[in-house]
Amino acid sequence: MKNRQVARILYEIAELLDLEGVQFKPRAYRRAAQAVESCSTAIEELAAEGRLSELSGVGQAIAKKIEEIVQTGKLAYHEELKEKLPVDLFALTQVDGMGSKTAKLLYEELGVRSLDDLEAVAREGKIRAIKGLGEKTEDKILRGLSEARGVEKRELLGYALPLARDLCDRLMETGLFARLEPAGSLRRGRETIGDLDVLAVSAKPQEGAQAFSSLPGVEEVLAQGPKKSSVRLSGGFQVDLRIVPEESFGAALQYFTGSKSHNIRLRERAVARGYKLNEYGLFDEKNKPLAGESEEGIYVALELAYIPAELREDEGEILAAERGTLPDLLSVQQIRSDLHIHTDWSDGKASLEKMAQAARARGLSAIAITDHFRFSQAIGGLSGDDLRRQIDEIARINAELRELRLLAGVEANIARDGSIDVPNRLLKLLDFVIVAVHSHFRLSREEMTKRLIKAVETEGVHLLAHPTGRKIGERPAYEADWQAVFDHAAKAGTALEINANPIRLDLRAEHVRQAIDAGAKLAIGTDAHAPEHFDFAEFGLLTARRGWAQGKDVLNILSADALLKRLA
DNA sequence: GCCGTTTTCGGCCCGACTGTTTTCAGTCG
Repeated sequence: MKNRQVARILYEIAELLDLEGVQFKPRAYRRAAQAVESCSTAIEELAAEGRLSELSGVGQAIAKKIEEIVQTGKLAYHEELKEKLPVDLFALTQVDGMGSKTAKLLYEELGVRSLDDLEAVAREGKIRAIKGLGEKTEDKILRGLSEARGVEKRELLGYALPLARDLCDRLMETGLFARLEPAGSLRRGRETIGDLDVLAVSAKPQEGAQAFSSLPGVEEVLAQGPKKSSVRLSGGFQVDLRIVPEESFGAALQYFTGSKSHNIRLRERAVARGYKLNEYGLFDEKNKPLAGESEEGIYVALELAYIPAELREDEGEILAAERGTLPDLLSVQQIRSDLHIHTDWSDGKASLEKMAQAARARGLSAIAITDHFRFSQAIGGLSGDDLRRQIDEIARINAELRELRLLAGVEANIARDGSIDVPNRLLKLLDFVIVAVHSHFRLSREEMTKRLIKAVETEGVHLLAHPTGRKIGERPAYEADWQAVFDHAAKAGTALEINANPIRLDLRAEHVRQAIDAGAKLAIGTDAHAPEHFDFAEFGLLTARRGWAQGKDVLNILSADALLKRLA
């Protein structure tokens, strides 16, 4: 039973209760569903350990229901509710424009129970005949069907961020906008983005909206108004443009950056003070504006320290802001090194010199050259002799360079038993030793935990790269007791990587926070295989920040000299 | 049904756009 399946049942209960006109419970079930869905631990594990109510939004009653789902695969309460409306409500409400009310109406009038039923009645033109619905609704449903059938529609941060910047550049060139800023989950640095929210100030909102709808790549205009427009790009990615008054920009940026649960907390806080908070500002009882031009002003007026966007997930940041205990997050200016680089000595695309040039152009003061060792001979892993020659070559280049220092390193393979494939006498010659898992991904939890602990405790090892092995949308993290791995890494002084490749982002934010709490150090590495991959560093930084990382937690803030001293 | 340095009881976020209507319900974020 996967987290998403459990969440699905909880979401459906929320919809069913909504239909019955039940107050407040739907919100409780939705919150619980979100918590289950976004929890990085397997729900069965939490259930087995009796830790379900640790999830915010899950109390006694829902915890019990989740246990029932995990144990029996279903939930009596859910089945009971469904008797009155025996339809696949979750799937039906995935169709754009279809909510639970429409689903109920279509079931009662036409007996629609599934997406297939829905498609059939829409094609036969039966929907437009129902009172309250019409031709446009029918068309919209037909268009929304294929999208709803598609699985996850989220895009990688590494795709969405450049796209957002390009889009804003194009809009700026029209001269119709005074300000443009991406908000939403993109601004919070989430690893995947559902849709893109762009915030704008424009003296000519109508024309601005028109320009937005006419951007190249726009396939369908979903809505177009002076305040809100919505388009779908070819490829299915949805972009929303919100045009707001200048004096409300801060409030709007706050509002549309989210997250939803962070905003709900904030608005509750406003209400508790007799205020009202919306995307136009913070207002008192008499509707007098208290803040709105800047985000900072809103937080200050609510007696909170400013909360950086990456922390706005309702994971304790509001309490920390109230107490003045927010972390001093790692900043881009603090990053001085990239600690995971490949060259054409193994499977990289560029030479040592090319990679060094690219690093220098980005202002880095140190990079670790970490080509694969011989385990990966299929992809050009180095032999012992290769590695010795590369060490000499690096020394030669270092002698010529001034601003940049190359660390001689390697990416060793962790065998099934936790041993590594680089002999000890070679390790001693190196500045920086990375170890990583490249095979045998599916060991038992116990075996994998033992394997990783043995690797991080190996003498001469500095970093465990892409520790959990997950690839977004491709494969989940290995089964392992991460707390134990992080604890042992901390004790052994072996750092844990935040691999910045957008498909990895491994450690992920939740694990970053857990690793820091365990006392482990972190290192951001782009795993660059070509010069342009140095740009991935931004995604690693965002992930570190989402994991509440401060400068002191990461090796990358050290100068080359300080880093070498520390590693030795 | 959840939650708490206002509360273990009594609260629980807010506005824009669309479509089908003649003033608003449904949906979305």
